[in-house]
Amino acid sequence: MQLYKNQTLKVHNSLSGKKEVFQPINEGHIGMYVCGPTVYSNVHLGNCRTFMSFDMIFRYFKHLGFKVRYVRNITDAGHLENDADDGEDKIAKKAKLEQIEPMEVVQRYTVDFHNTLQKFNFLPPSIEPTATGHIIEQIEIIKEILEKGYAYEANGSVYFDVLKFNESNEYGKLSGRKLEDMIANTRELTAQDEKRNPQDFALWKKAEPQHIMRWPSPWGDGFPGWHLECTAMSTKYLGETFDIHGGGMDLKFPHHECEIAQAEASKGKSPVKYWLHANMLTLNGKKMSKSTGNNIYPSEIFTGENDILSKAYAPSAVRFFMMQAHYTSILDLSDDALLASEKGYNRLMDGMENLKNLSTGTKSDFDINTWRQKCYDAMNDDFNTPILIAHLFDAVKHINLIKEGNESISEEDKTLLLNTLNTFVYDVIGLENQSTVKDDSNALNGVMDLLIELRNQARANKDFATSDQIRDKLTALGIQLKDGKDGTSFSIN
RNA sequence: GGCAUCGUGGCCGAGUGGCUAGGCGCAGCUCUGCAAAAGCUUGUACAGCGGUUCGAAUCCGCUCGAUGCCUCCA
Repeated sequence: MQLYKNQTLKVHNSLSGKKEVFQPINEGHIGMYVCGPTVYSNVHLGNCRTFMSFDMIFRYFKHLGFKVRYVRNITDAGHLENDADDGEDKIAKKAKLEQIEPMEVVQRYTVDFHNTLQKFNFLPPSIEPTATGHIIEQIEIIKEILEKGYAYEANGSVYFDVLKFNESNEYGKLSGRKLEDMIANTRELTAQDEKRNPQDFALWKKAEPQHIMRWPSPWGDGFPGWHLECTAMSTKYLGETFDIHGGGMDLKFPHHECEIAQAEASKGKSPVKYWLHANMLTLNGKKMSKSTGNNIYPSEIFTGENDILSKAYAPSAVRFFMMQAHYTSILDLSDDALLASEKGYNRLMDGMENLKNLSTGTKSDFDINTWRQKCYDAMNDDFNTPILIAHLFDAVKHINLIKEGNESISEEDKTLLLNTLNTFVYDVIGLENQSTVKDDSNALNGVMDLLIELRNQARANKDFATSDQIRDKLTALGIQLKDGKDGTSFSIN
């Protein structure tokens, strides 16, 4: 189903700073590249938010019927601690610290990354390439840039010549910076610095003898610069110009700026049609960060073992929390906000359950087709999931009204409503129904049925002392009884 | 200091020239033996000061405040 033919999608392009009508380079096909994690530590929730935003975007594209090639890399080499000459590779540093092989570090945290994303119900990308798997491609690009005269070699390292590049191109166009301003605001080079200018960045770094991660190159043993891997891998799998490049807002400068420079210098054309940037998740009003320790790990949220939150939250509740904010807005994590989202999430899930059991009538008081298009309109407007969710709640409200007998719905509309909700809630937003704790233990269910039966017998006999005793003791155990019209059910907290 | 983004009702969070976003909480009601749960109903807020306009939270200017980037981070 090529739904995209009937929908006009707009995306916020960071390059122009405007919302633009999205038109893929090749009709019906989308190439999307997203900067993945540097696997030198566990992913924290802030990292997850960015990837989740693009997971949602990937999901929506697929739903619209586009053939999407989604490339998300793993940075397993080349990401330096800082830009100084003594800058150390993050992976290598961690390996030294833990006294293990660099590739053990990479393996450990790649596995953690995948496990975490799986809990959040991510779809796997089409290709997940690694930097170390593309050293040859990176070297080839360096050669091209050298040939074009936009880079220079110094003592076994190769640097990108930003000043030279800026003579014919515009360095800083993505982040809204002017090279002159940057020059005026940067520190002076030290005498031993190999770079010609402070703005220059490394394409290839010479490996000192003690350096473990090293590859041979025309300039001697060394390792690639961080910005280069994304250029190499995106070009290889998506071509010299592709549709969408995504990543966290914090990568806009210098990382993405450098990617543009590398691609323009080597291929002579701008690599990306639409730049999409996901905004930061903050904690206590500050950006989550690995280096400052202001962060929380997903596992700490799922187990409740942390100092910030009052309870544990299910992955889907957290996902719902994030989807209630627009991906380009800063979102602050707090217990109050998460608590509110969890309740909203449960309300949505209950609505979905109620819909299944709804009895149908001859007419509908709820215009499903109009409502359905509103859902698409929300997503078509730069993936506005908060608006979409508002519409989903509108549907829940009608479902409840129908359930209470105050409105009716036709069989045909019920099916359409169910399909649409399933599409947006499960396929696009990527939620899972985790609100009802499905305990497979038949023994527990049997015991609970027995207790509920005994309590209801006591209630029928007006023996409220006994019935309340059962209820209160179960509450103390964290089991809540819910008396409804159709009998009593229970949930475990 | 430079560049950028943003300041919305008790909280979270959309919107962006005139029309109730939504969720949570609070309150009222329904249901209930009572409660919980569930459902329904209810909120005219947009940092401050000026300006443009018939009309601005939405555009412009200034002030104040917050955050991000400028050295690693999604």
